[in-house]
Amino acid sequence: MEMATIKDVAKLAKVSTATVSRVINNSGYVHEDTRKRVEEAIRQLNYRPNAVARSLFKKESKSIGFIIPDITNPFFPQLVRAVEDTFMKAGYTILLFNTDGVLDYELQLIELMKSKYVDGILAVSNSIKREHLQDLTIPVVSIDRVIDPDLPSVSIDNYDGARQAVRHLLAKGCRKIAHLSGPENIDNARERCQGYLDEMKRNNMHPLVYPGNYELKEAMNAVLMLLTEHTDVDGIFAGNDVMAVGTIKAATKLGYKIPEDIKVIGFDGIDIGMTITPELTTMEQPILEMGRKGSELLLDLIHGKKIEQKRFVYQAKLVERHST
Amino acid sequence: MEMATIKDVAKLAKVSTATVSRVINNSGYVHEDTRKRVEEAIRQLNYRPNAVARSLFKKESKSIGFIIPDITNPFFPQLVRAVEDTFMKAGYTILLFNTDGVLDYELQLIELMKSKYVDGILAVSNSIKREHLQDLTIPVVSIDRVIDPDLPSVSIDNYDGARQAVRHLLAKGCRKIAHLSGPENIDNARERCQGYLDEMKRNNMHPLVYPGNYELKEAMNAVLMLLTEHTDVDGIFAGNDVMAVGTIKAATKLGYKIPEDIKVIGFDGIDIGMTITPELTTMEQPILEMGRKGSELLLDLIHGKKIEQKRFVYQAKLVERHST
DNA sequence: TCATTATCTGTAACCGATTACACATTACGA
DNA sequence: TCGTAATGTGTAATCGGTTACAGATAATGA
Repeated sequence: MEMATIKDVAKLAKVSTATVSRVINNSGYVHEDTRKRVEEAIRQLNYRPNAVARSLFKKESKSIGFIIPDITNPFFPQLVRAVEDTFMKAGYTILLFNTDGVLDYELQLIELMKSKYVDGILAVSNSIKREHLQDLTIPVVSIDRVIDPDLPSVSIDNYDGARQAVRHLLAKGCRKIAHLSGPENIDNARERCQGYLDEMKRNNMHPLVYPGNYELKEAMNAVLMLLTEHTDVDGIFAGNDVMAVGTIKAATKLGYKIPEDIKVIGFDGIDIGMTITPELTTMEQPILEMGRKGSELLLDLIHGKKIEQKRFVYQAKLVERHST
Repeated sequence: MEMATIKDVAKLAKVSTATVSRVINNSGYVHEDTRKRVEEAIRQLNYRPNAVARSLFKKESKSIGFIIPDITNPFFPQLVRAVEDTFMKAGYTILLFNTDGVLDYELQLIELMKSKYVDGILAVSNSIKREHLQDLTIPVVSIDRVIDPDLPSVSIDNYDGARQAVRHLLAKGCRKIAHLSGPENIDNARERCQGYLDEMKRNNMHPLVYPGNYELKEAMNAVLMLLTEHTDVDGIFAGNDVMAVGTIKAATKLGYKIPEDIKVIGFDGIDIGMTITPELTTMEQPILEMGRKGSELLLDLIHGKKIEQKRFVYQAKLVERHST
C-alpha cells in the first residue's frame, strides 16, 4: 500500500499542493470551504505528510541526538527516560548513541547528525571539548559534565556533594574515612575526590584514597585491599553508587557488618541503592530533573529563545538509608 | 558555516552532480582522473552527503525504530545496547521510543516512523497485534514477545525456563514452592506461570500463586502477605529478577534467612542479581544474544534477504548463585 | 465610486541528493 | 577497417514537501 502524497490530496481536493500545504500547516489564507475539502481528502486518503521531504526543505528534522557513554551504566536509563519524555511531548524523536566515551566516534556522530539535520544535541561526554564544537551551528547542551563554561550545561555540584558525604560520615561517628575514587579522567570523579580531600583537611583528618573506576568489580577489589591494609577504616565514601554496592559486598565478604563496623555512602542515587541490603545511603542527584532541565534548555535553544542562564548546577541531596 | 552541497563539489571539480554522485556511491563509470579531482574537491570543501536528501529519493533512512516499554526497567538497557551496537556497526541509527506499552502511542509511533522512512522496526510490545501491522511494508521484528507466529521474532522459552526453575528449587530440597507471578496481560508472565503450575502438578505438589506486576514494591507487599499467610513456604520462584529482589528483601525483613529458610529463584539474569546479597539464583536469558539476533534478523529483512527461519526461541539457563 | 487592503489560490522554484537516458568517445575483435 | 561493446559524462526528471510571488476576487473605507 503506497503512501499518499500531497499531490494525491491536491488532486482529490481539486486544489494545488500549495493550498494543501497551507491547510496542513495552518498557514496563510485558506477559504473555509476549501479547507473542508482538503481535510476530507486527507481523511479519505489517510494522508500523512512525509517527514523526510519536510526536513529537506526546512533543514530541520524534529529530532535530536543524545550521546551517552553507555546505557548499561545504571545512571543513564533514568536520564534517557526523562529526556525522551520531555522531547516526545514536544514532538521530537530521540536518536540515541552509546559511545563508551570514544572521542573519534563521538566526532563522527556529530557529522552524521549534521547530515541528518538533527535539531539539537544532548551530550554526556568527557572527551568532547569546546574546540570540537567550534563551528557547529546545531545547539548543544551538555548534561552531567561541563564541557565549557560558555556551553549550556546541566550538572551537579560534585564538590559540595562530596563534602556533605564526608560530613555525614563524620556525624555518624566515623573516625577514619576512606574514599574510593572514580576514574581520574572524568571531571566529576576528580571533583568528588577534591571535595573529600578538602573536607577531610578541614577536619584535620588524614585522607585515604583508593582508586576505582566507577565499576563494581574493580571497586570490590579495591575495597578488599583497602580493608586489609587499613583495618581501622570505619567509613567509606564511594565515588558512585555502583562502587558503593561493591564496597558493601566486599566489606561484608570480609566479615564486616554494615553499618555497625563500617559505614558506607555512595553518590548518584540510582535505584539499585534501594534494592540492596542494607539499603544504601547516598548523595542523590536529581537525575530526572536534570534530564528534564537539559531537554528544556535545548528545546529553548532550538526555538531560538534567548537563554538567560547557561549553567544549571544542582545540589546533591543526602538520602540517609541503612548503610550509615 | 554552511555545509557544502553536491553542487559545490561539482562546480569546484568542474563536473556535473551526477558524476560527483557516482564517485560518492562508487557506482557507474568514472574516469580515474575525474575521480581524483572530485575526491580532492570533496576534501577541500569537507563535503558530506546530506542524509536527508538521500533519504527522500531512496525512500530509506539508514535508521530503525526501536520500541520498548521502559528503558528504566533493568531488562532493557542491555538489550538496547546490543541492538545499538549491531546496527551502528551496520551504519544504522537507532530511534528509541519508550511507550509504557500504551497501544495508541505505539500505533502513532508507527505512523511517525513511516513518515520518516525508517528502514525497520524492532518492537518489544504486548499490545501490538498482527492486525496493527497488516498493511505495513516496513519489516518488523519482535523481541521477547511473539506477536504472531508469522512475524519474525526472537524470544525465550518461558514455559520451560519456569519448569527448570521449579525443578531447581525441588532439587535444593524445597517442599512448599510458591510462585510470584507477573502481570496477567503479559504473555511471558503467563507462560512462566503455566510452566510453574505444570511442573508442580507433575510433582504432585500444590501450587501457590501470588500475583505481582514485575515490580519491586508490589512484589515486597505480595511476599509479605504470602509469608504471613503461608508460613510453611520454603521456596519462591519469582516471575522476574526485580520481583526476586523484592522477595529477598521482604523475606529478610520478616527475619527469614536466604537461602537457609527460604530459597529464591528469579528469571531474567539482569545485573542487579549479582549486586545484592545473597546473590540471586536466576533463569538467565541471553539478553545480548537476543538483541544481536533480533537486529541481524531485521537487518536481513531490510536487505531483502530470504529468511529461512522466522522464530528464534532461546532457552533460559540456570545460573546458580547464593539465594538457593 | 474608487482606491486600498484583505482574502484566496495557483505557478514554479527550491531543498540536496540519485538515476534513467542520451550522447560521445574509446577499445576491441573479426 | 568497421561494427559492437565498454567507458565516461551531462541533462533533466524525480523524491515530497514548502514558500515566494503574482494574479484574481472580495471586502472595506473615504
